[in-house]
Amino acid sequence: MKNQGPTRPLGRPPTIRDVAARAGVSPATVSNALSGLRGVTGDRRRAVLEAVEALGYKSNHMASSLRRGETRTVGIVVPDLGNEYFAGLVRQWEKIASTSGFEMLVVASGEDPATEARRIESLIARRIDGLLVVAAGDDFSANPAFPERLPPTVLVDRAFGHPDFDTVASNSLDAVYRGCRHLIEIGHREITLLIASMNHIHLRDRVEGYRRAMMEARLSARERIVFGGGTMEGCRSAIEQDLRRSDPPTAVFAASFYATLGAVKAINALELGFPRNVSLLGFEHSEWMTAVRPYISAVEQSVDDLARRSWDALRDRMAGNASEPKRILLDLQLVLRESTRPPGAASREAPVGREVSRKTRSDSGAKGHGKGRMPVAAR
Amino acid sequence: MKNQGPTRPLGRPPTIRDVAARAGVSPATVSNALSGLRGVTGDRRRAVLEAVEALGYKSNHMASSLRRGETRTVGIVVPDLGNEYFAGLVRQWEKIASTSGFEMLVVASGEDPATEARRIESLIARRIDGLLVVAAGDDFSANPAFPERLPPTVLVDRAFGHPDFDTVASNSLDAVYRGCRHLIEIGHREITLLIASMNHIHLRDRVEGYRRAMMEARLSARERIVFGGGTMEGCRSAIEQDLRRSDPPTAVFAASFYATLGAVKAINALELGFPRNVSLLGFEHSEWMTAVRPYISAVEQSVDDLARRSWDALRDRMAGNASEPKRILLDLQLVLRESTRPPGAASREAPVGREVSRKTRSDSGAKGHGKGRMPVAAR
DNA sequence: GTGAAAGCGCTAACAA
DNA sequence: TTGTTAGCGCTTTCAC
Repeated sequence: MKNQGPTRPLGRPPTIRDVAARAGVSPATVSNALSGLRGVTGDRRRAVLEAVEALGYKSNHMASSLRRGETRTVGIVVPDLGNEYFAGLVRQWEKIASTSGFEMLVVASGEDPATEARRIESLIARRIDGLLVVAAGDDFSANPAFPERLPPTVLVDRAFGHPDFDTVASNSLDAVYRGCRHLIEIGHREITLLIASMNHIHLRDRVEGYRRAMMEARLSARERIVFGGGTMEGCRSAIEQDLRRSDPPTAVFAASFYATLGAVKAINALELGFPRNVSLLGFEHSEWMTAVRPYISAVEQSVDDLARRSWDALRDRMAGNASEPKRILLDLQLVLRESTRPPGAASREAPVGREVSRKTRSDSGAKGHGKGRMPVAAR
Repeated sequence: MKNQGPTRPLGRPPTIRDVAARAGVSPATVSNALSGLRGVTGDRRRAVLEAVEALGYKSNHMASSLRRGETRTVGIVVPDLGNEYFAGLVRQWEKIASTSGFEMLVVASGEDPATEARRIESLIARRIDGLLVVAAGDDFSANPAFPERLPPTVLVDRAFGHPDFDTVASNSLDAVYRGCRHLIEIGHREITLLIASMNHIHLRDRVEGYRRAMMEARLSARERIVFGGGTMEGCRSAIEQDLRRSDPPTAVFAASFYATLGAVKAINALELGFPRNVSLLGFEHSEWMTAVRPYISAVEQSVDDLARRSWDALRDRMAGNASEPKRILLDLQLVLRESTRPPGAASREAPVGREVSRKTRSDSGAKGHGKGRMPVAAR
């Protein structure tokens, strides 16, 4: 069907040719006038703008992308979009994207590497310019079904130190080390670490942080590590068992968000005087932690920083920077609230409503895991 | 630059022409073989598949979209991606999309209609096939800067009953009515409704549900409505004031998620015996509500249903269904846990750990707001 | 059943 | 500065 007339049947959006026809110029001139890449002089320019306005012309981004070979779209891959932490990341990325003229195609992997590979394949078919991913596993890209060619990609929060990609994560080894040390300093000796598993670098690092602190305090013999899996319920039942032992811990360090929630649930269900009989140090921030009593002390990650730094790294890659994979490790904060107290019934009351925040720093606690070393990481 | 050779410089992804050349057929045949729309016979078919495999050919979805005039992409617009409730919706939508061969372009409006309009404009430029939006205001599309032509669009959770679009939402008028009636039935007379504002239909409906229940119990004179705005902090301080009055309420009905969180925070901060001195009925579900004591009674929306029904409505529209705008109103559940008790110190203990769930139904309580009537709605 | 050719809407070369 | 032309990679007539 030919469609060259100056007027266009209603219902079909106007194209650049329609604008050109109405303004009495060539399509190229319209393109140039609108993009501003090449100057178009006064009168013509005005004519173009007028035609655009009159016709309600909107450039077809897809056609433009096809021609230019770039989409100004980034792919976002996270394990679970409902998870508060990942949702926070996505929120921040969206803010940055929207102010940078990018859109985001977002998908979830469900923590499954095969699904992850399939979803990424689908994003690649759409010719995204870049990829931001919270990987389902440390061996991201090792999957046999994995796409052979990826666009510029940054791995966030997980799989820190992957040899093929820029990775940005939080220094949770150090954070756990410092959190644990704090518990020891206020007098705890029986400290249980509650963690999902040892299946990821970032989890192993947390365990390592705990071990280091215990070892330095000559408490290695009293290490108690409880694995609860990736769900809140798993963590709850696992820690409940530990709390029911004849020699229960005086403090629980919950080393993930779900571990924190599970521990709170277990402690409440057992109606343990909390924090009187058991202290709790949690992980990550959520609004309920400062709404219910006792307010939860926790190690907090800065989602904003993570989002910002990973975006910047991706922008550099998309701009063609071809340097070695970078590793960006971010500091965490240890925020002391009400759920951590010295052990024993005679607890001196701590001030309520005042938060004590300690910045954990890579160089001030556990030694030897600055930027250049591996593996050290993340959530 | 000509590029007709049978081998292709590494680094540039193979095109359909490369596959055609290698298989000794035409591009059209490759297209047909892969899409399966038109039959391609045995040998050729095998040759094509072999070439695809050998070259690692992946169809360029963008080029295909441009040609076919459809993108198999839907736009998702929510006020805030970090909000648990919206994040849950997005999560569900992503699951459905991924199993339906769609991808999602997701953006946030920040509750601002102008931003919303701009972001939608940008999605339209990318030629999305459909739009799922949790609108920033009831007058969605009334904004002067609003795109004149939208793809098939479904309004979710907000702006129920909009005349121009399919809308799907939860029947929160009825839910609040029933929740309030429950509080009255167990003996409360001083019931404060804590709500963001009256600026949206769904909020006004909640107020209406409350008023109806109070009126039917001849308690209209005791109506207490506290506005806390859209933030947790606003709700906290607003309800704190109310709780500090010389005649504090015996029950608080928090009619949104942030109101619930704010109320919990206020009650805890004031160290009111809770639920002994004041009952709390909340809104929406979040995991902490069943982790901390007392477990929070709440009106819960089924995010899954909302996602599923809205997706189905959109699918119908995208398929070309041109019927009148539909209105889909979903039932909510009233889940009774520990935070709601009869007033007065002599509280009989309710069973712990057992949830009593009541399905609220449009026809079993407040009258006259079934599907056909307006305005009745939503979150 | 298969191929040649046109064209989706845009922009980059090249010419004028 | 501006217009003409040639595609980006794909699918779809339309002949054969």
